[in-house]
Amino acid sequence: MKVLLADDHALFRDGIRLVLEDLVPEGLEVVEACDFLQAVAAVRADPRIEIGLIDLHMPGMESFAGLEALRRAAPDLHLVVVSASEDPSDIRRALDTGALGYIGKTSSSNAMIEGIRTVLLGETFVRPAVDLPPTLPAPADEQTPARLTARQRDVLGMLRLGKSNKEIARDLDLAEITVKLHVTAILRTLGVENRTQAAILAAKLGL
Amino acid sequence: MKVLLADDHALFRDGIRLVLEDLVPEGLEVVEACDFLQAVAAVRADPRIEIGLIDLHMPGMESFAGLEALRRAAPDLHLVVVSASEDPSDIRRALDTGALGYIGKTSSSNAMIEGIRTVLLGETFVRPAVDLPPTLPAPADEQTPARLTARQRDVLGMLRLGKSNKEIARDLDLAEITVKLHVTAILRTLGVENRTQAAILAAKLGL
DNA sequence: ATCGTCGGCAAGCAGCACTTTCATTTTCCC
DNA sequence: GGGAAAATGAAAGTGCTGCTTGCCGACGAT
Repeated sequence: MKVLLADDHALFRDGIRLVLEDLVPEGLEVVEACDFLQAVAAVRADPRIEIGLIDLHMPGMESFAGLEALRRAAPDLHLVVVSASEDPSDIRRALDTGALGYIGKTSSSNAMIEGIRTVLLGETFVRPAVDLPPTLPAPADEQTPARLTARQRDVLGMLRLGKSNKEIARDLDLAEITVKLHVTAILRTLGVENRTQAAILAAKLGL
Repeated sequence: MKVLLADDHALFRDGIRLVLEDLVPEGLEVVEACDFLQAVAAVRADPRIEIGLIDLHMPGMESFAGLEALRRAAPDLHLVVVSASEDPSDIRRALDTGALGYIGKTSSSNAMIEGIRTVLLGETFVRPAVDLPPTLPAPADEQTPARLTARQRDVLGMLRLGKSNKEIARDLDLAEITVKLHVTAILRTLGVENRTQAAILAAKLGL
């Protein structure tokens, strides 16, 4: 079994190499890469690499673009993301980008090995086993969710200031019930769980 | 040699334990902890622990407060920070907080072993070897409202991610009631009306 | 020993947030 | 004209938020 291990942290790579050598009985070969460019070069140079354990956050390329590049360079590679992030949206996005597996770094070594085996069987493996948001649609506009209506944007503009539904209703001359409905639609569109997350996201995206 | 290894990433701990067992000839004993509280408990339970390899960013306690707590719990412990961050100001601050060593995770295993040996001799060891800013004066916290307690800052750090009280309680291992009380205190201290405003303010202030 | 601060837990309650369902009206496009 | 989307409103229900009050223990300073 030929494994690509891609992580910019040499300490982590050294450690995981030893873990793999410890837990994989035989026939193991580990190829290392410290960034996405090296990882892509490695899989191009050696198509026998069966599985990639890829950190999400490495220098030189944005995480999901790097994943995409890997997938394109080696369509048959079993991609497993190994990441410090356990954010369900990261997990969702990694799977949508083509990863067959996602292993949070708080997982145990045995979980990782189990994940490798599962993924090599062609099945999906995710740790932590969280409820994932639905598959994100292809983003029409990466900065602004295109599907917010004009009125929703009005409401979001006030929500991001931390105003309550009642205050928003008064300021926009609406019934509070209507504001609630807009907020529900906004949360769904933005893929967040509550107004606080929506406010933070809106601030980030400059909405 | 008894080593405390504190990192919330089990994969990293497993790997580094194997690295240590591989490179330290004999007499090695490794104690693991997944967060600062466990780390403090470990050094209290076993004063023979000579050196701690401590990740900066672990859940449950702010990084430097956690370092401070460790230093107070075990004044003779040789503290070595092992962190993904290679930011000179983090390095500076760790040293100012009492760490004798700082090892970035991109360092090699051999560099880490060298660091351990250096620190056990009482000398400072820093990788990457960067120019450090001068020692920071006692924190004036011009950006941070001075009256937030350490625990309130923990809670605020999670609240600003849009987490619910229940989630915060679970993540910090508290009763939800306790989280509510912290949130109430936070809102009063920050002079805001609701958690959304607090989250926005915290993001702005980089809390 | 006392006091102040901090952290933790609990109960109770009012009000808010969010979801779901139903409905109507308006506007725009085919 | 018909259909779809958007805007608006109502109601019911569940769960969350925030506040108030009370209690306890630990720790450090006086």
